[in-house]
Amino acid sequence: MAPPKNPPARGRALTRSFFDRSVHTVAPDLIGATFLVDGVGGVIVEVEAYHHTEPAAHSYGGRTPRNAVMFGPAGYVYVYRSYGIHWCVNFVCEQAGSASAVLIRAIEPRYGLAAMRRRRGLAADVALCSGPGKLCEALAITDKLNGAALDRAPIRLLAREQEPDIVCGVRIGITKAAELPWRYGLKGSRFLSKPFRD
DNA sequence: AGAGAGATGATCT
DNA sequence: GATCATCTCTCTA
Repeated sequence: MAPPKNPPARGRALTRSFFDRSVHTVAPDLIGATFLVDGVGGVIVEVEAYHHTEPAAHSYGGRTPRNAVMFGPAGYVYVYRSYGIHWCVNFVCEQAGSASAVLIRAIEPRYGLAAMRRRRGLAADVALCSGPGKLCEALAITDKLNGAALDRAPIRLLAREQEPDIVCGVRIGITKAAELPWRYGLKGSRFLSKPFRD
């Protein structure tokens, strides 16, 4: 028997103007949105905000070849290599030059589950996209996607259709400015990279 | 459940 | 030469 087909992703596509706002507004607004690359992906359940005025941001020290996309206009993807092994994906926010971005940290897998399981070498759906490096592997995101527009193929980004319950906490996995409460998550989600502490 | 270590490479000092 | 917005494995409990 054939595996069940995924239902089509629904929702209004987010335009670039969605991202042309404060990173602290965009970050929580992304919780519940659907993020797909070549039709594979799911619902964003965890993000973190980064801004160049704060030392954990890659843009903190000014523009370099690596972070150049962060200094461009909002609505584009910034991809970087993490620990020499993983890729991590960000959405650039605010006006060009503000060098702020939202790190996508976890997704609830919904579309293209077979592809994600194959790429991750895993059967447990709960661990497919529960971390920034994991979700890039599951969605096949590499530096080839660096600078890609969020409103064009192969990316699809669909607005949430219901207002989610959002939790907030300190950012994790960083050593600088680790006390800033700029991590946002979908309350009660099983697909987070780590639970939120209250 | 939590701690520790190794993998692995671009970027920065 | 050290750092790093990570992941997976192994060890101890």
